[in-house]
Amino acid sequence: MPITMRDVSAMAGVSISTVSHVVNNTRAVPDRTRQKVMDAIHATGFMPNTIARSLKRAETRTLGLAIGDISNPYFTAVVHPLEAAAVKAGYTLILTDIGEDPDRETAALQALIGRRVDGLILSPSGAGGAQAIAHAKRNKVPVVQIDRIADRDCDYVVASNQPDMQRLVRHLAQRGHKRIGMLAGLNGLSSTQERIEGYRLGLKDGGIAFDPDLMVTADSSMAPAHATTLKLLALPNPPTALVASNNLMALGALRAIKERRLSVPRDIALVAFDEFEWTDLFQPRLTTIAQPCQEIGEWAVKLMLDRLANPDAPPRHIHVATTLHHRESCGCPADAGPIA
Amino acid sequence: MPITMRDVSAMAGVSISTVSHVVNNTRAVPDRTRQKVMDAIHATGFMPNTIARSLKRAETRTLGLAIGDISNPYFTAVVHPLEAAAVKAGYTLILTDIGEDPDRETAALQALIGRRVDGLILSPSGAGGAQAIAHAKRNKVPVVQIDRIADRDCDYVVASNQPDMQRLVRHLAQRGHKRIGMLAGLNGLSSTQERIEGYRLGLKDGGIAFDPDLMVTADSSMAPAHATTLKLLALPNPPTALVASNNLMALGALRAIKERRLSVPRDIALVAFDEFEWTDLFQPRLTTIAQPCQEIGEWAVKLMLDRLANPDAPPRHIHVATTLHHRESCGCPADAGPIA
DNA sequence: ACGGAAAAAGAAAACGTTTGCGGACGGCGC
DNA sequence: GCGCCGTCCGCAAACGTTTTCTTTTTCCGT
Repeated sequence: MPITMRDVSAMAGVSISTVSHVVNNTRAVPDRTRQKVMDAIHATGFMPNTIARSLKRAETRTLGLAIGDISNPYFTAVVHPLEAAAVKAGYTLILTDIGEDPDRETAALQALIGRRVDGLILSPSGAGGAQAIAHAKRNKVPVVQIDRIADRDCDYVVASNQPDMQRLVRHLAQRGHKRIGMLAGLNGLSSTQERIEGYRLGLKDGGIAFDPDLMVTADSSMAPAHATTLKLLALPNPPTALVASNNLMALGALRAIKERRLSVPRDIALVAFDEFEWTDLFQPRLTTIAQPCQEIGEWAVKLMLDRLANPDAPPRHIHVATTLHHRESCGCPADAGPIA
Repeated sequence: MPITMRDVSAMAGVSISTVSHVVNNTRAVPDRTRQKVMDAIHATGFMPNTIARSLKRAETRTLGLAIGDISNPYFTAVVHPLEAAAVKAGYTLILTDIGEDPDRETAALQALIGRRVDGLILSPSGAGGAQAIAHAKRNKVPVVQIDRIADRDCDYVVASNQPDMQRLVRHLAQRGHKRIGMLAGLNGLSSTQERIEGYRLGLKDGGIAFDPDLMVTADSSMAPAHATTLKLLALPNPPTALVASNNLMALGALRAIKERRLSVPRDIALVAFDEFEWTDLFQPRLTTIAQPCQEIGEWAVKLMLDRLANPDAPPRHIHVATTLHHRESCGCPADAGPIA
């Protein structure tokens, strides 16, 4: 039996409407009356029932956040500022982890839409992403995509994957590497595709022919990266440098390399897309491309707020710039300057 | 103008009640009628309005999750399985990050309670935790505490901090260390207190007197740990071993040690409470106490479900066992056996 | 063919707000 | 003293369900 406006109104000797108007500051109420209401509110410990309010107002001030994997530090680095921005704007987040699985993605989005979230921020899976977004659109729930794109006719904020990866690979080529391996991400993700494209362009810049044997998919995660790296290393003519298309795969690769008792960068160079906060504690320090996670999170809610304010505006596409951290795992000395 | 049961009932040529009963399987409906309703549901793309349902049923099937810091890998390791368990039980999670700040904690809990979550899973802050929990109790929202305890008359699941820390410190003592430094966590957290207690008992076991100069608080986070470690190292008679009371502080310490160009464990031993998934990639590999994060997450929702089913049962207290990972940062060889 | 039980399904009252509409009251100008 | 305007505030109808209670229909035994 929680306290309702009814109880407050009774205690204050006013009508329910007046209580509501005091609570929401939605029409002028003389100080004396307002004070009575306030007193009653404090005396009873009344808290407005957000559920009832949402029902009436047909909005929940709630955002659904569906991401690939909370235990991936990249995502948490995005979620953190994203949550802060959402709260600042008066929204709360409903979190779901779709585990990069199209079925769970569909189910999760259904649940979120059923809960009548005002908007959906989503890192769409490869397979079902477009369909899931279509579903949301059908229900008039605005969607902002992060990290990757499943529907180009929809807001998104992503990194400039292709040119950055290109730059990174070109750097390896410039250091003389001829056999550069690539651990590619989950199939079907736009980010995977773009980074592969960057890899190929980087090779081209370096005058290296693309060798399909050196590009293997490692599903964006650690264990497969570990396994495929072992395979690459066992090749008769193994790569002399390795590019991991995300953070987790870099770790898998590093683990495999250590197991083989090889040394980075002496025996093999290793660079990666995505940064770790504590990369400097790894041995060796990894040369990486860092995404501006805070910026991504903040853009995501900004796009969403704008969209909410203006549902029919044309879709907006944000490409955030990454920064290249030049460390030693590419074989350069610690104090080498920035990469061309 | 979303689709309501009204629309479905009109299309199916039945009453709203019948639609509701079909949707919820809440009374016998002959196959023919059921089919008509189902067809109408699919034709319209109807999705029940969870808000309205929640209002009527006075339950939201939603759990509030308020944790200290999403970007702390310990918390995400707990959140991940916790989310999975919640979803499996038909609940969704509302996530808030209270940033270890009592004010934000209060505000966040207010918001969650206002949203009428069915339960609250919380890692209470030191200062305001007890008060916040009292607030929730007043509103009859069940609370499960994780990681630390602010109200002992309330469910919780925590690690066996004190004996584990004691074991770890004793191990250092047994290896001959006489000056063992301690980076303590945020003031006021029960976990901080318990780990300090373990530290003192460990010293005692090793026949070492407690030296207040060697125990410094580092606020459970990286930057302060970095700073205080530098100070410890600058002592005229610096510690020969260091115990970090959580993961982030271990990283801060490691960074400081590297900056001073000291080597672990040759110049100073370093051990830590909390594990990293990729500890094996650090140099050196850290000897740590690993909390069973999955178990913690699962226990948290189990406690909550039980509590929901049985609000007046006596509070339950779960202490989960940690495992000690014996690696090289304590100065032992890689293949040393388990710690006594 | 009829009574009556069982089966099927509808009507309507909640749930706790928000909000449009309009009533009561007082003061002011004429 | 009358009409009018402004201020303050209450009434009641939504919002989309769930659920109790009731009504209608079906179907069976006799």
